[in-house]
Amino acid sequence: MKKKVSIRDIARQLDVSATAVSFVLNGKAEEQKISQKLEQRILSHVKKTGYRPNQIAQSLRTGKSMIIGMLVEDISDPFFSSIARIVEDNLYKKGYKIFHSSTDNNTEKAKELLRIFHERQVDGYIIAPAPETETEISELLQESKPVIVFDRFFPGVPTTNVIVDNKEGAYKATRHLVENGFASIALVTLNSEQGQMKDRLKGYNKAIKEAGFVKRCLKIHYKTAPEEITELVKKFIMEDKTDAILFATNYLAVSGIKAIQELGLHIPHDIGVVGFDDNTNFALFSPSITAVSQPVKAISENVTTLLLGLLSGDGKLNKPQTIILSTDLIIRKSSIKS
Amino acid sequence: MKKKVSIRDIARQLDVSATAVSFVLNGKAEEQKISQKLEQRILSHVKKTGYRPNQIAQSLRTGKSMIIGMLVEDISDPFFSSIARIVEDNLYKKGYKIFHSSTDNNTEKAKELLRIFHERQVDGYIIAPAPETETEISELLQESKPVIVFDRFFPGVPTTNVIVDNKEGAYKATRHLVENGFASIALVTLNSEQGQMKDRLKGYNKAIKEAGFVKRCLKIHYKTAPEEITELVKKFIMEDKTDAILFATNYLAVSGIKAIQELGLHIPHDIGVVGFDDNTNFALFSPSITAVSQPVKAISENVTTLLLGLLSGDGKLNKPQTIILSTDLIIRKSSIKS
DNA sequence: TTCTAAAACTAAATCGGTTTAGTTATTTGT
DNA sequence: ACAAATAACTAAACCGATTTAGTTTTAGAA
Repeated sequence: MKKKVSIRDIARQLDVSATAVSFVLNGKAEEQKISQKLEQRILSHVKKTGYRPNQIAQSLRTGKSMIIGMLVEDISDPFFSSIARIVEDNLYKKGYKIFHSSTDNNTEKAKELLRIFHERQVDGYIIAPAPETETEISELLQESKPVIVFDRFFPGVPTTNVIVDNKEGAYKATRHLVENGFASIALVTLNSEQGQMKDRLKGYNKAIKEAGFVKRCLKIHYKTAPEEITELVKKFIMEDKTDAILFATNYLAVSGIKAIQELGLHIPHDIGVVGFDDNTNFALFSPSITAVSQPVKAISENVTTLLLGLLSGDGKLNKPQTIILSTDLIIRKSSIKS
Repeated sequence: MKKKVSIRDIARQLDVSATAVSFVLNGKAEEQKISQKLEQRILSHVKKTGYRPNQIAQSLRTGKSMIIGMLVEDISDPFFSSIARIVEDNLYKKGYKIFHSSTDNNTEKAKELLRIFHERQVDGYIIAPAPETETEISELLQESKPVIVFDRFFPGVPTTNVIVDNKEGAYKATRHLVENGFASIALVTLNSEQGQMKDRLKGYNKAIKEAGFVKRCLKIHYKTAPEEITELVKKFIMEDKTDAILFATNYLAVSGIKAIQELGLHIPHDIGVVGFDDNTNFALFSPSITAVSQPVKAISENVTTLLLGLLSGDGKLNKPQTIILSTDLIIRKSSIKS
């Protein structure tokens, strides 16, 4: 069992007040007229003993926790985990720690997690919001908590947002399929009211309309299991003629490609494929998969910078803004008819 | 700006003591002889106002934080993120929250993170240890903190461990290649002293020796960037004849397969491939990739159960143990000469 | 020499809970 | 009827920091 040493223990050992120790450790020695002699004495003793203040007590007193709460849909999704990773590294350098949790896009779970974050007194929030959590997010704003929303956002809520141009991304992808000679181009997406999904649908619709083709969509419920998605896509492909598919998310693409393979169809000869949101492994697929790549790095950098801004500023000056980043269409073999 | 209500505010509103409110909220009403009448009065008022105790204050007083610190190598690696995900969900049900961070297998970073966890007074630890962190982990044990170590462990440190049978996994994989007619079978691994890597090497060596073949290893430094890994593997393949490769980790396999593709070699005709640690996408690669699959679910369940045991027990009764789970060889096309 | 201002340091309040050690009112036992 | 036991409740200490409001010492000015 180890004895925990408190600031008072340190003070006692040096025969000074805890106040002096606190001032010195918080860099307020000069400001508080602590003599250099004493400052050095305290500093060297603290270094020697390896004393570190109890952060819980610190948080209680100051109201700051130096913890940022991050809420994503699923931390095991590569898109979210890589953003989480970069943001974590960046904020870590500034002394912040990240607390992240997955919502599964479940409204109730998301609300619960936001409450927990609140109770833990996190200093700021990074949120990829679950559906119908406008109220909770608005409340955070009213308490003037630093909040950054990313990947998707609620147009009615004046948050600072970082998103990609989903409409343009889907448009570019669909146009690319059109230009490569595909004619019955379908979209496989989620039946979701979330902004990013609606925009991807819009981009697809726009390109299809311009080409004079017919829209064809499969909307899948977001709770559907991977194997079931594969079955649904199989059925969808066989139902009507389809010579190309744009998948609106990473995991839809993975399950969908499995469906295509199981049907014995050949990509891109029988059916062209483009995924939204690139996957490290798409380059290694059979054949390699064309994808709309989201600028993960840029998203992360923006999220970090904006959050740090809100954390340092007095919170009132920063007016809400929406950063829209462009996507890159990474053309690989799956969308090029040989 | 929102007023934060404290337990004393609640007490005042009801004209009772904070003590009574605290007892009731902590389910100690009966034990502390609080009348049912008062208990109900407090309960209903708390429900009405939505009061929730400040967890920071709670932690300070009780020394418990209800937070578990989880240290993995890289949260964006699918193996770790899926374990993190399952463990998170399980512990969440018991009221615990997980705090996870990536060490990058960097000794210094890992030490620093352990210190931060300590300062934050986490109640327990789940660790995939970085090299040379024995001392720090031993210290946790001395303070009788609940610690579960997984994926790899230090034989000299009496922790509770959950690992897979790496030697057997690598052995099975190598034998499988032998049985399928490959003769110059190489291992691409990390030049790491970590147990799990040494065991994979042992399993490979055993199978090669039994077959009477010659060992051939490429050991890559763990900090090497993906593109560089690809280059190293290319060079390695061209250097000497190689008709099959066992990759010792997921990401080595991904970079290595890219190398094979860039050399224009055909899997499995020119070169057979097996990966250690399956990847959701291996089934979709060109061709599908045979892999040693780690029982992610079982690992997670064991980690959770053991940790909860340590957390509830008095900590002294639970003697250290090592759970060894078997791997599954998932045979796909990359290792079968047509 | 005496008074004032600045320098150097500290006691005590505070954050918001939990817990110990009581206090007061009501029963119970004899 | 009176002491002892129990029920019902609470004041105050405590966790470990920060910060406010002082206090004491020293230096400089008049």
